[in-house]
Amino acid sequence: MFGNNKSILYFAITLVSVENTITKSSRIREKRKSSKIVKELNKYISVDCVIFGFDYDNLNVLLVDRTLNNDVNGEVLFSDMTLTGNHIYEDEKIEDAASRVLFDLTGLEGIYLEQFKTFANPDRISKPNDRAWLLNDGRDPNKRIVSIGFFALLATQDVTLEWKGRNVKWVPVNEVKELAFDHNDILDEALIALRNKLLQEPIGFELLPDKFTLSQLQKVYEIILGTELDKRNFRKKVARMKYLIPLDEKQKGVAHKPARLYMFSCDVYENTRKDIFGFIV
Amino acid sequence: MFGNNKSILYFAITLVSVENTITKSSRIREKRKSSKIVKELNKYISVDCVIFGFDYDNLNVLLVDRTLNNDVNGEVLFSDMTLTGNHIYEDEKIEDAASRVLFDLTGLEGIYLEQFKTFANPDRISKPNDRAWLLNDGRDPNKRIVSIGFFALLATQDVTLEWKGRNVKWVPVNEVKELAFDHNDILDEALIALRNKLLQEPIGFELLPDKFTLSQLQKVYEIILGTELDKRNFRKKVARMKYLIPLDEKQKGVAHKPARLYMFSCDVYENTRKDIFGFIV
DNA sequence: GCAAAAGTGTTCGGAGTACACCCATGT
DNA sequence: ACATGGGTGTACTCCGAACACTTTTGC
Repeated sequence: MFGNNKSILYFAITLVSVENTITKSSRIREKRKSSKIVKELNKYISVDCVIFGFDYDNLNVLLVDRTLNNDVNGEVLFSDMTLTGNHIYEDEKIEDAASRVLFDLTGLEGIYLEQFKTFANPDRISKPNDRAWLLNDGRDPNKRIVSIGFFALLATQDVTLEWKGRNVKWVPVNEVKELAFDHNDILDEALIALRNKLLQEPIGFELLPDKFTLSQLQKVYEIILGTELDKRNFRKKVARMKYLIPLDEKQKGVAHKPARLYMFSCDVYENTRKDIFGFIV
Repeated sequence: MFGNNKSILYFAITLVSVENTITKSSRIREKRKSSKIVKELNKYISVDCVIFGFDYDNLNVLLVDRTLNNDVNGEVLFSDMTLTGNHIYEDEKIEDAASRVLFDLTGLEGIYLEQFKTFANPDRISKPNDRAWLLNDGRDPNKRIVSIGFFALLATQDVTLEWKGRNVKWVPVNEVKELAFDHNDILDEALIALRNKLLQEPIGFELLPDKFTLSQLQKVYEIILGTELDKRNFRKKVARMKYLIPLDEKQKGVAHKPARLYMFSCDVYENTRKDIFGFIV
């Protein structure tokens, strides 16, 4: 852009031997209950996590059933869905709170997580269902609740869900109906942030298993950006990204020519990224 | 990027006649005190505004003197600086609170303002000076304070400062010393957000008067991105941006060939931008 | 053998980059 | 007259865009 010397948007590449690279931090797959000591919860600050999961066909978001029953006769007053979120402990960092929500749901740590926007307008809890829900939960629906929005990226298949007995499920983002509170707004903003981030940094692989094929990666870009990409051009571009490392390993059990697997090298990426930043600043 | 059809990062241009364009909303220069009715302030939610001002030589940030005196003998306990910020009224939207801070300081409305990150970790008010300051102000330094960070862009020359008798001043961003609370972190993050935004959307002109020269605009990019740009290449690029409209007007009173003035057409920009978004989504 | 996705090369246009001189004004 | 910043064109390279056929596997 605008350039003298090297373009700022382009990535200078230095070669790093493949043996010295490290993939993204391996995830803890074993599940255990959150071992947090019970401390005071702040009822008016919450983190909301927009958890995106990709299943090779759709971009999904993780939603939680919210059903309010009549105390007396158990009649269902309403039933809808919310994003995943929770309140924070008084001495907890907000990033830790977001990681905790994610861990409680999925048993995974080291997931890509990014703060994208905060929602704190007074009218975000004005709908009758939301007010009833808060009252039932012992909260004051007239008090402002600050929600700090994070989005997380993971491969749907890496996860089996559980969350405190509540029903959670994956919903394709374009099939999401009306959600609780202002969660539709939060989801929309998360999608915008995700798109912008995807155009700026290579985070697409975060939605895939550690080893993935180029077609899978291409599909990530196509679905999030809502466009179709040319296979040959895409692969030429990937060839320039030295941090996407081809493995001597192929897909198995597919009814067609098996594709080569690739992995992302965080190490190579960080090294090459430093060069640009040193140049800009 | 990755392309089939048209590149997503490039701006499709449609021609719009200059007569139909509107510049950015004209700013109210007349000063008046904020006419807000006094309502309850929420002492634990604040907006912090990183107000950037450009003066053709430096990118500056607006800082406020913070001096704590001993109640008894008036001795100065410490003196440092903070970003501009304030608490929010219970029924106020956060964007409105940020606009209000900006208006109280500068008397300007319609300024470019963007939420960029929220700071809410419990250790952000751990420094002794900060704790003393909060105590003196009747607040509990052990309670978490959520600060929603905004940054604002304006031309230093468009503003004469006043803020409730407190001393405010412009400081070049690379001469900022240690600030109160975690305001150095907030400033750093604001700079990163500003850089990213500048690479993504044409907001450079927000740091300039309504009518500006191309050299001034170039300097905005050079200083914020920390790089040098070639004059001819920059001008070729600008020629492609149809929303930067050359005027039949020149600089006056300069001791060299007077430069042509340009303005930004928000109208043209929005129209051309729709084309791309319609294409992506 | 057939269905299904993997994999591969070339041409064209446009943008990024590097580079040097004359012009209009105020003092 | 001179100092100061304004304003302009060309050549090269690289990337983005468009486009079609062969290969390998499972069934």
